[in-house]
Amino acid sequence: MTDSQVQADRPAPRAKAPGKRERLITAAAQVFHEQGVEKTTLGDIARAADVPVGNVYYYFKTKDQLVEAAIGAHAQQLQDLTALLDQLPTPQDRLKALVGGWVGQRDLAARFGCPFGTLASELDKRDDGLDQAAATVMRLLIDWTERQFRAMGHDDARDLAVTMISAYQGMSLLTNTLRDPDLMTTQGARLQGWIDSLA
Amino acid sequence: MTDSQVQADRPAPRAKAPGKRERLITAAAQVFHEQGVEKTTLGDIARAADVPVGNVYYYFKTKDQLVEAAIGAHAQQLQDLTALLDQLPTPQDRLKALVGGWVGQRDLAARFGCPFGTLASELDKRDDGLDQAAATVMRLLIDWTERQFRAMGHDDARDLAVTMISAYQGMSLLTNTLRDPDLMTTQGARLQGWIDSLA
DNA sequence: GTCTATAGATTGATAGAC
DNA sequence: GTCTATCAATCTATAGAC
Repeated sequence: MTDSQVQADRPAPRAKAPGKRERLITAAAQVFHEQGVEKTTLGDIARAADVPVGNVYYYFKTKDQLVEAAIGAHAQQLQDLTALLDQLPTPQDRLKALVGGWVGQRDLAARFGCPFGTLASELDKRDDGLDQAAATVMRLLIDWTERQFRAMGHDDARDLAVTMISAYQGMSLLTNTLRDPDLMTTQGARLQGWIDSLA
Repeated sequence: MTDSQVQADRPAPRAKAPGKRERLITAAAQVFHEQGVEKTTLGDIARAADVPVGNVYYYFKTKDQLVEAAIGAHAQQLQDLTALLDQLPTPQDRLKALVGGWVGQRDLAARFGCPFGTLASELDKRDDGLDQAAATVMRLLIDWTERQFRAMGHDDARDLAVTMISAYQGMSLLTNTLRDPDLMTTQGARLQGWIDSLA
């Protein structure tokens, strides 16, 4: 992040650009969450990333590629989170910590909903194939949750995982629609109690 | 629907129009569900309702008014449904029938998600005040559900109602994202079992 | 009341100077 | 590599003929 010529992995930037591409991706993910993909213009993203409008196309040839990059950012964030949670001793600790994290973001959820759920929901109404990329990330979350329930000795771990992620997506949507962060707190506590009852 | 000069209630149509306004509202609600509000043009709605584009503005001065009318249609549909369910003998019968209806629409949910949940989610990312209209309709559904749990003797009827509607919204979103109608069946059965356990 | 034509404003994307 | 200027397409909304 300090010197130049870092990150030789990503496709576009040949030599320089001090993280401009990363700035654009972060800005895109944030603005997509706040305004929705369809309502967001490239100008909005450029402004949020402090990059001139026309320069965006040097890094991303289309708007769809920016959406794809935002999905990738969500995937990375999810990987980081689960890696952190995996350090906790028991599966139920990990699951309850996950729920606790969601509750901690209740104010953001009340304003804009779940950052990934609202994105997945919107992408499903588009003709491009990006909805499948979103589905892959959602599956990653369900898979991790399933492993926890499996470790707790449940044969129906998959169904339990789907139930839990469904509960999260649903309470995020209601929290957002009703603009009530407390709803997230109450339902989160209920969810944690449910996890305890399965331990 | 056969003769003219029907329906003297709605604001716009002075004398004629054989349900053109109603056709536009129905078409709007459907296309909004399939494509999302932001991606839908007035041309799309006009085509679906078999009405010339420019004529739309005789009935609705802005696109927002069409969105508002679509919300109203959802509210009406909800009123009709709950009125029907209220004829069932016990509260748990009514709640389980509601869930059964959701499961029956699993193919539609897999394609486009919950007709009202996706709309509410999208409206929350707009600056107009239509998100509050959506919140009102969502509250109507929660209120009705709460009354059922209350009739079953539960003091925490409100929380239970929020849990149940959350579960529905969440499983609709996952069914849609993963394109898997069976998910709705499995989770619906789980939800019905949960209702039984509370009876 | 119904419809065509078009205005007026945005937006995604490109060309080309620096 | 960076940025300005602009094209071409699209969309909401209006004016006005019928």
